Amino acid sequence: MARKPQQQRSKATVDAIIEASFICVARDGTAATTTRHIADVAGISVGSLYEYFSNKEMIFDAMNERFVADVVAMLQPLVPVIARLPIGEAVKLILGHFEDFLGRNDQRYLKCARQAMGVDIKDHLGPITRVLMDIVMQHVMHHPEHMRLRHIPAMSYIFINGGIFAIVRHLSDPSPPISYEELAQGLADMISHYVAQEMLLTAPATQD
Amino acid sequence: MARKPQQQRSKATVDAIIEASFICVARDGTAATTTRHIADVAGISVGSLYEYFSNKEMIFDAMNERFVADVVAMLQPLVPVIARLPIGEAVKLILGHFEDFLGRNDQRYLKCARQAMGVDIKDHLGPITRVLMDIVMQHVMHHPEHMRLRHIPAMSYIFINGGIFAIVRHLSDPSPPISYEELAQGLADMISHYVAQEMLLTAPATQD
Amino acid sequence: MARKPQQQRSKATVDAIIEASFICVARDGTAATTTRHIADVAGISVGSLYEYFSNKEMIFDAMNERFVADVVAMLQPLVPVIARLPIGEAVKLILGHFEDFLGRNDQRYLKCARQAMGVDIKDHLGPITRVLMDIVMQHVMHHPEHMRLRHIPAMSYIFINGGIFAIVRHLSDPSPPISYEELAQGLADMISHYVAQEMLLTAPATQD
Amino acid sequence: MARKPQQQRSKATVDAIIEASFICVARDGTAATTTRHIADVAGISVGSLYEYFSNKEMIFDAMNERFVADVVAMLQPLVPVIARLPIGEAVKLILGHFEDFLGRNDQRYLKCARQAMGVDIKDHLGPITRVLMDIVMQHVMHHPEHMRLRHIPAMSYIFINGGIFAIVRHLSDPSPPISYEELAQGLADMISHYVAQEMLLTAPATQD
DNA sequence: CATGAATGAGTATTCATTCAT
DNA sequence: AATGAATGAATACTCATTCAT
Repeated sequence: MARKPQQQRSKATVDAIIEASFICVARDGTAATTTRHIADVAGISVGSLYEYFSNKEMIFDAMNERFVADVVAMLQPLVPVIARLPIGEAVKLILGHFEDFLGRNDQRYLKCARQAMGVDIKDHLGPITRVLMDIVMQHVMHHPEHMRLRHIPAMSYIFINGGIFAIVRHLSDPSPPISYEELAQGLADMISHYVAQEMLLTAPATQD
Repeated sequence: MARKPQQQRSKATVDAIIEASFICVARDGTAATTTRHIADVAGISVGSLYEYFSNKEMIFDAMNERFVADVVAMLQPLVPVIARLPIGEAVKLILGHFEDFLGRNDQRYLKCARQAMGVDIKDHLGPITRVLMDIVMQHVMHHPEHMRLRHIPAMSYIFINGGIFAIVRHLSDPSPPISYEELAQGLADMISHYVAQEMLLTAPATQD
Repeated sequence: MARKPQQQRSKATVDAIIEASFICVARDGTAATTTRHIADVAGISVGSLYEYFSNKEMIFDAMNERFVADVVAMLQPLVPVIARLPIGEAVKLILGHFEDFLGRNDQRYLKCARQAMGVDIKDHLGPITRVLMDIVMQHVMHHPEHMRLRHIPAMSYIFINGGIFAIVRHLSDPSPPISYEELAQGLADMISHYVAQEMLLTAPATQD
Repeated sequence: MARKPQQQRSKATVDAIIEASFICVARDGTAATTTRHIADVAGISVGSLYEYFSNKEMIFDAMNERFVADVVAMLQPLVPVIARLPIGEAVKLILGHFEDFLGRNDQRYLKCARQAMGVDIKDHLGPITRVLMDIVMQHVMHHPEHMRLRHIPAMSYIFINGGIFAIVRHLSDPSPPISYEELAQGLADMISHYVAQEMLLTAPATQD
């Protein structure tokens, strides 16, 4: 079963299946997405589905892999830029890119992210979390004074997870109580105020 | 068909069904929970299930309602206490209660919360968000100097949503990168540093 | 799944399913018999099938059990009679009953026996073999002079297995080269000649 | 579509397919053997399979044909030898060769024989039965005194069919109640005793 | 009110067969 | 001739829902 594609045509079919999977999951959710739906949307037969994926689970896995890869591909090139920005600006830049990214293709990624959130909280978001952690590290390295900050791992954990969820929830909300702009500014303020305060508290007593 | 329970026995049966629903969802997840499972665990027949709930969806709705009511019932009595605490203490107090609450009955609430997260991000968490907003308001009212804080709605939104998700994710993670204690302290620091910094920035120019 | 019938109606349904299974297997063979066929013939829905049998295999098992029980029920009452007959007569009596039995219900049992033969040669025929072995033993006990016979286990094995197959093959053959009467007489002769010869060879040397 | 092989390469491919068919059927049984399996084992593509055989059934038919031909090829050269042996020796010689033959290639032939037994009792075993009948005839011709035997067709039918099945069942049984040696000796005794007794009963009254 | 037997549309998956390359 | 991708009907099995008792 599920053999590796050996021809160009095969590769295209695999892509069509993953694409269809995105569309179906975005439209109906994971639970209501059937192999027949995917096959129909992909414009192929059910049988062909199983030429390339040994079962439905594998299709979703491939989709999640693609999702994660796309997020990473979006973030990766930003790393050097972000690392050099003031922290508030860095946050807003990332958030701007996220808004754009999650809105693509009729919010396909946003809807899939929501599906992934409830189930395998860790597994699928893992690589993304790693890139974000990397961004944090790079940023600290470009701002040596921040090395003084305490609890960087905990604060990163909170900020990354909390931030992602706040964004996803906000973008999913048809009538959010605040604007995305306010959300972005709020997150930027939250982190930059925190840093500022930490710097203050941990400042060497050279004042007197 | 589904009628409102009007007798004691009915009420007890409805409770048994909701209880069974909690148990099944915590054990197998929403997708794998069948009406038969619920009926078996509740100790009644499938037929009786439909005497009280017109369909499966309604059972889950009732369960979520109960979940939300329980969270609110847990938080409500804390409001006056929290309102009077310094903000960092307030956060840690709430987090302590959440940890206990989500761990009850073999993490029943935690597991259900995860199920609810991906699907109906808004609908079910709504009332909880409202109580938390209320806590924020009460706190501000007991700390009038905080009225000076800008963007309270945005910051509350971020903190409440981000905080809830960070907690749920952390408690669901079998090997979290930080301890719950660190998470709680981090969230407390995050908010209190933010407030401190805001107070600083918005301080009236009494310096000269 | 597959719960035990608790009402009269249930018992009747279980019987209908086994009956339908016999009909389908006799008509199409095991491999071509589908759960839908069985359900249709039984006059019930597929769903009901699985109320009583956890899977297709279980239906076939029940059918085989019934088959074996029916053969045993046919043979059992004959045991005391057979045990007292001369061996040739005993064989012919059994063969007569087998012919009748296998021909019942449009050769239902014959066709099922053929299916069982290729697959689980041992498992399903086991109990039948045991009854036949018992008949042999009873016969010997009523004919003490036969205790002198050597190799009774081997000869029983050969005769029982060979005999059953010869019968099944013959009855399944639309144009057999010999008549059933000849087959029966042949088997009777085969065994009685063997016994006679053995008695001769093992006779105490009273000749001189 | 299916054409007769007309070239060497074709012949080799056909052989490879039949060989693969044997391997698959012996390993998984007829029901679980798929065209893909056969093609894989044969080292060709499914498409090529249909170049040589119009459908799966034809492959199995060819396999059975080959099986029968192999049995016949095994028996044929023995005929002149067997015809000259005393009947008991003849039987044991044949049984010895059968044991060896059915055990070849990890019991390939034995397993296929079992598959064939339940389904097409007549069709495939026919030619084999004919050779065995021929052996009987040749034997009688070399032992003219046996012409006196009555019911030769019936007895041959019984002995051949019963014997084959007894052998197949015995060799398929992981823990048979008697040894193959005992089985062979038993069959030899059965027939030679029968013959001896018949000779006795039909002896011309030369006593006086 | 309670029961649990019955339903049947729906689901994932398989596999013999075809056909464009 | 050979390939292997594509097909889609068919299969075993599930489960929310109904209804006769």
